[in-house]
Amino acid sequence: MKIGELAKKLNCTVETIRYYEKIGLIPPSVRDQNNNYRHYNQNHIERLSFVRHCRALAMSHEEILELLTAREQDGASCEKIDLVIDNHLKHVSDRISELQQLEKQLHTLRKQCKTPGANQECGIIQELDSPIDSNIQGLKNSNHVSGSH
Amino acid sequence: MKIGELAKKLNCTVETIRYYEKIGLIPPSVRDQNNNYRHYNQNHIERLSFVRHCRALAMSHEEILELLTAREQDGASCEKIDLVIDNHLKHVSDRISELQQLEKQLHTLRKQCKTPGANQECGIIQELDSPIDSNIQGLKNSNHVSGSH
DNA sequence: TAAACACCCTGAAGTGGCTTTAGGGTCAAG
DNA sequence: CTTGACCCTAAAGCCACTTCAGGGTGTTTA
Ligand SMILES: [Zn+2]
Ligand SMILES: [Zn+2]
Ligand SMILES: [Zn+2]
Ligand SMILES: [Zn+2]
Repeated sequence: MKIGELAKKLNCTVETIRYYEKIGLIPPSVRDQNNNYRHYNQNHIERLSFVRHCRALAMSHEEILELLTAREQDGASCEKIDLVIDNHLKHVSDRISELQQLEKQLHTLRKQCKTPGANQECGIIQELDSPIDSNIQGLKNSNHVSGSH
Repeated sequence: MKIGELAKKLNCTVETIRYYEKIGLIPPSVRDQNNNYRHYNQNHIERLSFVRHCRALAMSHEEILELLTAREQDGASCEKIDLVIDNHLKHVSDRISELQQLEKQLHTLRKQCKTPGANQECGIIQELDSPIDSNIQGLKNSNHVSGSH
């Protein structure tokens, strides 16, 4: 299978696949000796599918590598696998909590504009001009699940 | 006021302040002629405070610039300001919805591991090995509010 | 047979919002 | 007169890609 076909099958771009190969998230593809085109066998397809499945669940590359490593430990129990998922689930729910806090604060801010009028009197601007309320903490960027943009 | 003092006051790093100056999010600081140290007056402090306030609410630099521009349009009404907040509020609530979807899917996935045992039989791995369920869409990276990590 | 068009390749740079690193200069206290 | 806290710059690194520039290949159709 050529790269374009694989990309369609897995609903990603060819650039993404080449990028994964470059950083070693998937093994190197086999090249056509005539034209240097990449070719993929069932093994490649399954591995990439696994990776895309994990990415669709917003796991980081690091987490994915942990899963792939743990999976290949023959005979070991699946504790590590379960732990990766548990931790990642916490990443997601932590971020949800943060964003919900943010949502509240933005609602409050929005209500400061009682009746739209001149810029300078807008309650939103007045609020933003004032020092930051200690309730607002912003997003922690230690969490790999990203914010809202 | 020197940069370190300002950073403490606004609860950010000196590097962040220098970075904002570099990209033009805040105007250039005044320099001490002897040692080239940055110095800040009340104007600078207010502007940076406004920016940090917006960042704590997870607004993008672009959104902040829109607010700053709209604020300086003397006599204009505050419609633009309100719109920026409304749009950003939607960014945040859209991301919350996405992450809640994700959270559900991760819960479902986690339950696939009924009783921890050998890797290969772990329901989590089996699920991740199978094709992506069409219910899973992953995060849209068109939204500037980031994910969970 | 030649032009058009879809596909493939590479390497480098750009995205956002910073943080980190490397390599220095300045200043007050002990 | 040295220690340590502070300041400076330019460049690279972070993540997970995307975009760009420049070119090769392969099939179809006029
Ligand atoms: Zn995670
Ligand atoms: Zn208003
Ligand atoms: Zn926004
Ligand atoms: Zn398990």
